[in-house]
Amino acid sequence: VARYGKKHKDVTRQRIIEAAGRRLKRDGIDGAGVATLMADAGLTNGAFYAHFESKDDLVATAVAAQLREQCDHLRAQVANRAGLEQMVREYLSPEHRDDVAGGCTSAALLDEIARSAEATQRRYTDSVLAIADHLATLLAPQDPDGGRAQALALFALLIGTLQLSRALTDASLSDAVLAQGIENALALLRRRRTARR
Amino acid sequence: VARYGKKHKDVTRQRIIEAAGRRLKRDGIDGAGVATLMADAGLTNGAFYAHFESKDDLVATAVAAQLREQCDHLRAQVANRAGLEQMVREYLSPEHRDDVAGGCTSAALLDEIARSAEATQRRYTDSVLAIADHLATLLAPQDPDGGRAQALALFALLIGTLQLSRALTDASLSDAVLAQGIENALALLRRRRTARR
DNA sequence: TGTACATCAGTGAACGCGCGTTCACTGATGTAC
DNA sequence: TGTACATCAGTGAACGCGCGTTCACTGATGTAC
Repeated sequence: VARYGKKHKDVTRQRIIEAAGRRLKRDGIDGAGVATLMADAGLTNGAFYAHFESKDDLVATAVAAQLREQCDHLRAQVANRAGLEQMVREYLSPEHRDDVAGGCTSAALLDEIARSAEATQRRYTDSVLAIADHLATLLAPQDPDGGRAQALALFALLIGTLQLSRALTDASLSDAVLAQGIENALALLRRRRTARR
Repeated sequence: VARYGKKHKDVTRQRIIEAAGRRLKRDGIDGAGVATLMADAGLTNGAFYAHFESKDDLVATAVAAQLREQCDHLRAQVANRAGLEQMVREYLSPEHRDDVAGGCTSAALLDEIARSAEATQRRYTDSVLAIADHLATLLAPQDPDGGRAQALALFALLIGTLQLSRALTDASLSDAVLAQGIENALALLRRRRTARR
């Protein structure tokens, strides 16, 4: 004698998580309230605790979901060196800079994640490692640990550059930082390749 | 018929700004309340508005003060290439990673600054440019604009790497990211030097 | 030199507000008959 | 096939709390006499 289709609640939960991904990136973790997060999903605040244990729980879940999506996107785009260079150019594009809500979660929230509950940090670490390990096979096929560190360091460059470009109020300066970031990222990738041969 | 020494209030104001620098970096901008900020300076919340127009005003002032201090420190340390390399190694050290309150303001707050009031962002931009311009003369003496972008892109790498190392829960992985970040930063500096000659 | 006083940096209670969280209730829906 | 019902996803008001901000007041201090 069950009620509502079995998947109904799961669908709603996914809708909340998806909307929260955008809202958290836009307003920050502290800046996004539970009532707003639920309104974004077309619900009221009261239903929240039927889906999540706490706001921290949703934050950790939403961050992990965002990174999983980013990982899938990366797997599809980056199959070789050309794809990797393409990714760097898109990541450090003015379009990505101007689309905080739809963009990279790390760039929008990394320093807030570093201040978050340890459970959130652990899920973030796991998720970011999944991304790094995919790139590691491209960067250093014979050295998984080294490739992992190289991939993470490349991410760090991309994240820091995008964040800085977003904080600068001078538009042409912001553009110049993005351009220099692309040049630096590609230089590091080339260096890697040369060193291997 | 004035009262209290002329400098008394200025001294107190500087004490609030100094303490706020540490507290904001530790707890985040949204995470640090006015009452806490004042308690850190040995005062109560009521006195706050005799010193600042608003919390935003203090935040913008404290961020600018922190960066001015960082700029002074940089001017003293980085007079040549050796000083620059030394700075990179110290910036990406485990000690800096573990000292958020005493460390780099950009690494602690950059994505929150990017979401802050425009006045805060403008003061941040001005302050960070003062730092970049000092490095620019070292990186590319004959090309101020290019040197500025290079300096900012180097900062971005340092900031992103420190932030990522702080968010990862795996200690040895965090260390590896710092080490790889140093290697990448130094490689870019060497490349720069070689290209010029 | 000693005292009365004007100044104003700082106090601490109070303001309205939005936060995260709880809970008694509603009402649309799939099932049983 | 049509109706009565049990289920439970979702509602919306309320909870205590801490936020940023305001304000009437206090009391230590430099000055005037």
